[in-house]
Amino acid sequence: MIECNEDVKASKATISRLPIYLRCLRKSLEAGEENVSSTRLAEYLKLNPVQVRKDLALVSPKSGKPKLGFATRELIEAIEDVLGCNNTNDALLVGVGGLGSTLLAYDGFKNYGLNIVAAFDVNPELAGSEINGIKVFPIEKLAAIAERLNVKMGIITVPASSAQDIADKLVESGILAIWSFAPTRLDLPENIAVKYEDLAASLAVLSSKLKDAVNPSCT
Amino acid sequence: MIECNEDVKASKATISRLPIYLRCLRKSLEAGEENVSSTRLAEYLKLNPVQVRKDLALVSPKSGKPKLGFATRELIEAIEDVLGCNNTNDALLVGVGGLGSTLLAYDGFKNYGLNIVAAFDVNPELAGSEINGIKVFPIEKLAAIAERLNVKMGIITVPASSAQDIADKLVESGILAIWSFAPTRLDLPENIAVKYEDLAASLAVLSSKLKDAVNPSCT
DNA sequence: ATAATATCGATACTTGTGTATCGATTGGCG
DNA sequence: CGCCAATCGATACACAAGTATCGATATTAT
Repeated sequence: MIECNEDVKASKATISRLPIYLRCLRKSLEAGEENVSSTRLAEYLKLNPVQVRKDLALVSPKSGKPKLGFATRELIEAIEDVLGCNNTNDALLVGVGGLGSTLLAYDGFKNYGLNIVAAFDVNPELAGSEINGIKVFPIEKLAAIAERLNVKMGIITVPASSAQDIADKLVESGILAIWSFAPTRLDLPENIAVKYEDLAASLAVLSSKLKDAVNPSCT
Repeated sequence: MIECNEDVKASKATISRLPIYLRCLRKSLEAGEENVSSTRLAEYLKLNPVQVRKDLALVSPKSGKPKLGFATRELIEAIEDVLGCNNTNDALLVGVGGLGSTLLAYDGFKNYGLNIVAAFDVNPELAGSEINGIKVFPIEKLAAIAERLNVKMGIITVPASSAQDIADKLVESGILAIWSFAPTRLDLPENIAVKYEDLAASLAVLSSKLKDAVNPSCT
């Protein structure tokens, strides 16, 4: 029987803050804080305390105690549970270029329940190599391996020009969620979950903030 | 006199879509489409046509023509103008590790008005090297170079443990906007613009979408 | 014991963002 | 020349997200 947390119905905005709370809570616990209040958490993270309280209320099975706050340990487990239960966890990565290699080498994803189990590239020279313990296979083996390992998530780190092609291959191989770092929109079936990592978009937002700061009315 | 587009007051959500439009428009223009309608753009990008129209209305000086849409070329320029005017454009990068190197090597930022002019690292062995034409300096030179080149944006690609330290140094050096890839929140003066690139947050969102797809009620 | 206080959760409100609908305009086509 | 179709912009509506306020409660200190 799969132990699954009761269906938590948190908004996208809330979910995207959970990893932030998680990081902060882990630090707090290390620092010996057995309890932590939403007020304190908000202070650390420069967020609105009410927002934090609402977020936590959605994921925490137990309610916080007045005057004390939440038990740090339990709260960490609760968040891990939400993030962890979500994740089927295993993922494939396609495109072992600069960015792909960097992601493969990054160990931090473990902390959030992601486990990259295999990598692929069109360049046959890369096949057989290994990065951070993750083997690189020729792209032709994608379908076979995806199906054998029953992986549901794919990470795309190929150039924009081949992203659609790779996405199609992933979908054919039974992948249900795609995390794309290619600067292009993908054409995918309805039932496939996608998240675009669009650095240009982030940059645009930052630039506009900078502009407002430097040049409030742009006149 | 600085030619500056009349203060466009677009929402954060709109601004983050501008680069997406820009990419699509450039492609359309290459394909020879001299005009493009919001309807068509929306189709390409799988967005709501009304949303696209509203976004474009905010950035386009001229209004679109019924039956034709917008002049592709003019629209591109208008968006570039909004994104470009924002950008003081030049940036420094601190932390020439895996991710830092990848960003330095990536040429795509030019398309959105970002120009990384120098890189820094604590590792003295890296000093003097060059990636994609960008020189790497020892961290001690940060303040001097930032001030000399009058750079206003800094990119942080160091580990979380040293991110705050680097951020402080950037602020001291006159940096006004920070784009941080370190998984940690920074403690900064009010007037500094920050954008966190939080892969864990993106991952969490994707995971939860996947969960909904696989296991609608999680029971 | 009792009062003070930090914290919680619930409710209500505000703001931001996305969507639907409508009449007006203009180019293409019969 | 006049109709049709596509598109626009404006207005109004709907939903999501963030914020403010308030009474209730448990711990702490007197």
